[in-house]
Order: sequence, then C-alpha cells, then structure tokens
Amino acid sequence: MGRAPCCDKSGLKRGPWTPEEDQKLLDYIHQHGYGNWRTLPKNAGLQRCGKSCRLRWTNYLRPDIKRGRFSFEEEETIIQLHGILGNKWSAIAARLPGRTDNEIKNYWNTHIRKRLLRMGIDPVTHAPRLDLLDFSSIVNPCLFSNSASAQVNFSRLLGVDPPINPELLRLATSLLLSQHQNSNPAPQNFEESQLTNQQFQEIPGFTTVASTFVPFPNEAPVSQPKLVDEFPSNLTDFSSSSNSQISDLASSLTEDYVPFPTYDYDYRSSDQSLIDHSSTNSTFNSHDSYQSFGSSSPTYITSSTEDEREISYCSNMLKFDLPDLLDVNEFM
DNA sequence: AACGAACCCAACCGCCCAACG
DNA sequence: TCGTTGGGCGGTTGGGTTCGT
Repeated sequence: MGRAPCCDKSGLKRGPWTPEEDQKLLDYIHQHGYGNWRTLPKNAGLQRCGKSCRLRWTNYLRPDIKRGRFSFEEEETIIQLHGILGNKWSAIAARLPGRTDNEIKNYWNTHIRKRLLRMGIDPVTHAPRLDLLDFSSIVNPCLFSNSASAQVNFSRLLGVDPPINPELLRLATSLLLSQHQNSNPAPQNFEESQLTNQQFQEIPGFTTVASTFVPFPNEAPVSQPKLVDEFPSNLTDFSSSSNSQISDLASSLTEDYVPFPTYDYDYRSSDQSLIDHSSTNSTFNSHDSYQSFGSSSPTYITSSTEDEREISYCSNMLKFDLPDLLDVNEFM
C-alpha cells in the first residue's frame, strides 16, 4: 500500500537542530508532555515534521539519555545481546539504561563490528571466521605477553567462544521439540523434567554461563554464582512454553538477566591480572561502573584502548577451557 | 600547513505494524 | 474487512571532525 510521508516536507526545516529549536521542543514537552507527534511541532512553534521532533527527543533531548563513551560492561552486553537478538537495536537498548537504539546501532557499526572483524569474528553470526581474521591481532606482541591471552586467541580461532552457550540453546530447542512430539503431559516444573541441575552442570561451559548471569545494574548485585534454580520460571519451567519458539527463550534470557563474564580485568592494576570474582567474592560489579555516569566528570571503568578491550574480550574466553584434544599445533 | 582519507554520529528515509474508525 | 494514521524500527546518508601523509 505504501505510506505517504509523515508530513508535507514543503516549508519544513530539515538538518541539524539549532539550540533554539531544542529549547522550543523541550519547553513544549515539559509543559504538555509528548505524544501526538504530528501536531506537536505546530503547537510548539517548530518548523519541523513530527517525526523529526520525535527522533530528536528520543535520541538526544530525553533527560535520561546517557552521553559519553560506552563502558566495557555496556560493550560486552551489546555484543552478547546482539548474539541473541541480532540487529534488534531497540531490544538491545532496552537493556542498556540511558542508551538509545540509534546510539547503540552507530556504536556497533563504527566500533564493535570492526573490532570483531579484526578479531576474525563474523559480526553477524558471531562465529569465528578464518577468512575475516586479521592475523596481526593474533601475532600481537601485546597479546602474547601473557600466554593465557595467546591461548584464548587460538581458542577463539577454534570456535569455542559462543556468546551464548550453544549447548544450552540446543538443549532448550530439543526440549521444546520433544514436547511438541511427545503427547505426554509436560512436567510441571523444572525438577520434574528430564533436565536436572546436574545435567546442566555436565554441559561444557554451562556452569560458568549460569554463574555469570547477574541482575541488571540497577538491581542488587549478586556475588554468589547464580544457580539454575534461580532462573526465572519461564526459563526453567519448560512445561509452560509448549508453544513458544526458541526465540522466546532467547528473549527470556535478555528479559531479566544479562550475561556478564565471570572474569574481567582489574583495570586498576598495572599487569591487568585476571580476577576470578566467583572465587574471590570481589566487590566489583557492573553497578559501580554505572554509578559513575551520573557525575559531571564521569570516570568510566573502561579499557582505554581498543587493544585493551580486545584483550579483555579474550580474557572472558578463559571460561571455556581449550580441550586437550585440540592440538593448536595442527593449525600452525 | 595543506590536502585527502577515514572516521564518527546525528538525522533522515522508507518500510512495517498495531490501533482505530 | 478495509483504509488510514501514528509511531517504531533498521538501514542509510551526509556533513563535520580527526588522522595520516
């Protein structure tokens, strides 16, 4: 059917907004609130179309917009959520308070995407791709300054860095499929299902994945590993998801929990040694870094360089042990 | 200092969909 | 049921800025 332009472009201003226009829009919204964007510019005395006003408000003028560089935690969250949701920028933005979909989209395209490509990771599938790999990032003296980093680069090469444990998703998928195929009543709860905590623990890497789900920054930090039985019921009670798709499961994963790595760098230390928060009960948590955004001179807890962030990404891979049977030398 | 290339990001474009009459 | 509208979304553009030579 097509759709007519949101407004008659003739006589309407386009391009960058002036401070005066911003002030008009702010004043109007403060007095009347937003909504009915089509009539808003006329009532506010703006020579703009409603859509332009809405975008200006949602992407720039909104008071809860967080400006400034993305923190490392935010960046990791974006990467992990992108692995689940794809280019659903608004869904990703919903999990990053103060960030807009446009901002995240831009940041992805200008920073993260390039970095993943440089690291040999397909930014679309999040799978390692040798044809994308910039080998200089592997033979980086900085990376090789610590053997663990070198190892994790190879482990990434070998494809053992799924943003979300594929075994978990595969397991959930098979569970759902089996429920469709099986006419027997579904178990009433997770404990009654065939999947036990023990079975989850037996999935390579899952124990770590489970232990790294932490509440969102504005929630109380969790220092103890999160156990399977602490998962939302819609995650663990597969009986209630008889008609759901695996995408629903993925959505559930991002609904209440955002996976953060168990390991990260102590940015305050000179040697960037790894900290195992699960064992040291460290007080560091993402909440700390988010709090800093409110200050007038934010002190982001973040890696200062692209390389440092790459190293940090690699460090997160330590949660996946390189199988002994995979001989790296074969790939040399 | 000058110039072009590369980068960044606000803003725009056009499609989609739910709500409504 | 269908057409219209408002609003949301992802993709793209273009101008300003930074970087490299």
